[in-house]
Amino acid sequence: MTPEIIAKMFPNPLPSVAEIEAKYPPRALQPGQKVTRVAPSPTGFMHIGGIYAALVSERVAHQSGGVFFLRIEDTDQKRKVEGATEVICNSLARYGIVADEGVDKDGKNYGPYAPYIQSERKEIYQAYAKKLLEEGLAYPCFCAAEDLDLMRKIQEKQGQRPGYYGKYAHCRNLSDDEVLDNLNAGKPWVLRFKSPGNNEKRMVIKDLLKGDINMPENDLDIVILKGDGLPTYHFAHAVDDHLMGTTHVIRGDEWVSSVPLHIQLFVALGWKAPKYGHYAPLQKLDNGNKRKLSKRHDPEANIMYFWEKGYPEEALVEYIFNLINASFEDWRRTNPDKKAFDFPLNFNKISNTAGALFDFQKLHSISKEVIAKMTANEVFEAILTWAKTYRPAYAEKMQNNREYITKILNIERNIGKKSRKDLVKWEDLESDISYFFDDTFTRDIDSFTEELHLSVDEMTKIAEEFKAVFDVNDDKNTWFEKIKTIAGKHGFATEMKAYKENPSAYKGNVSDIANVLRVFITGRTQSPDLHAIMSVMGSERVLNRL
RNA sequence: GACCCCAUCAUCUAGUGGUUAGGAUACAGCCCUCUCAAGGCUGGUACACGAGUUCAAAUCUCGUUGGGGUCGCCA
Repeated sequence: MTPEIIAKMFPNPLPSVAEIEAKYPPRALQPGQKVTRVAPSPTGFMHIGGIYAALVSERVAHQSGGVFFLRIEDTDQKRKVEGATEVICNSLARYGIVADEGVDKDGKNYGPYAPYIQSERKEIYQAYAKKLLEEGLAYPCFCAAEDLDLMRKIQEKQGQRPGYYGKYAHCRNLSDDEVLDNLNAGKPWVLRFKSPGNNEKRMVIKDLLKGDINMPENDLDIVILKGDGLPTYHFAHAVDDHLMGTTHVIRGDEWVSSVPLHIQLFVALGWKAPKYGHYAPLQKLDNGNKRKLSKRHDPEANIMYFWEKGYPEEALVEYIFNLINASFEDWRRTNPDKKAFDFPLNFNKISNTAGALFDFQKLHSISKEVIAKMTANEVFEAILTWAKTYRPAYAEKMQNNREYITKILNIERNIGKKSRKDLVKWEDLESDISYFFDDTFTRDIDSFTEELHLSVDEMTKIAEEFKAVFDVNDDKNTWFEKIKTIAGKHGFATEMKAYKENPSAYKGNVSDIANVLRVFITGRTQSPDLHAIMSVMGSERVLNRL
């Protein structure tokens, strides 16, 4: 390209490559220290895979004493959404992922390699694009989108590999005069990379997670600068990860096929490529087939789903660690009191299968364990924080009944390994404990006659008898003796053993009597420890219900 | 269609030439028990298929089948 053409393409002054390199010198790293990043697009949507990637990258960097940073990849202006950076920052913060450098939720850059927002780095990309152009490693392309569509259709029809390469790379062979004419005519252009690759030749790429992969070289002249002057992902990746000193790029599987291109780009720019590790995306079972968790079809692909439902952050982190390294479970068992982030994540042991199915049952199991380990106060605070955002009315109710709800949460809690584990996520609490409140307590004694094999009259009688002897201060034994007495009086076995030995001798057993009381008190046949419930409810409420 | 990746219980997986193929979740049964949870114990036709290499294959090779991913001025 002649200087005239280059000046026409880049009329505005740009920093020189030397200036840029001086401004962003290589990092001073100790041997073994790794630099990683998480680089989401601000689409307003945080994919759970993004959290997965961030967690792996963060651990890899920080466990090595290195640097982990956040970069906002907003080169697609069409997809950009207002407030999306805040969503990203909040998501990371929520799961305890701390970026040493990057962008805060107000969009402010921090760190020596700023800016970390790609749209603010336009001049940097252009400077390097211009350099490639000068060196004959890139060229302007004037093909319209329709031309490209048509070309792809023809290629497909002829059974050719689709893409802009070889004889299909029309603008690669434009003469300087033709380029100048197009430019003078005001034709829009993009900048394409002049690929030195040969599709017939093969190369081996070393993937940290997948091992050696044998692939054909890239021969596609991909776009590096779009019509709006912003770079494509590929070009921005090379420029940014070079300048920002990234040593390890950990990203989703979908990028594997681009690695030959990315390496070409690094070579063309005279840089050393980072090490790559590609992990398989989270899958979902759909009609018997696995498929990638999809933003469009699967609400749980959005990390916000887990906030709305009120999954403890710790639970999700532990679940993801468990997916990254199955040995997490063993580690957790031997280190029950450590923080999940203390887990020595083994980068080399990330399973390299086709992608794990997201398993809610497993998440739930982990979540129960996490919640069971918390104190009633901690649970209360966590749910209150959640409710303030997602159930404001309930948050108010919680605040008005702080002591009462804390007592409820304490039922069968903190008895070591046998702690009650039925709360899975914050949203479950409201319905779980609704019967503790008179305004949400519902009961239909009639509906239990069949299940309990007793008439309403009989049940009422039992309730009244218990009411007559109930004392909220009774300890558990005294309390239960009273129930046994009533059981005996009505021809029910007072001891389970006796009943089991000769069931036909009794109308039922003491558990039936307890169940009658349970129904009167809670409106349900299933509940936590009845004695504890009565103690927490208090004398007045219990007597009322009886 | 081309290219790449993957293949162990229902699910996540351990396993790198010799294991009664291990763990977790889920499921089922028993125990405990005032119900439910929790806890304890027990259980189940898991190495996709077919060849080959080897004294020996889940493990190595080839093929088949199945699944996933990529082929954009999206990332």
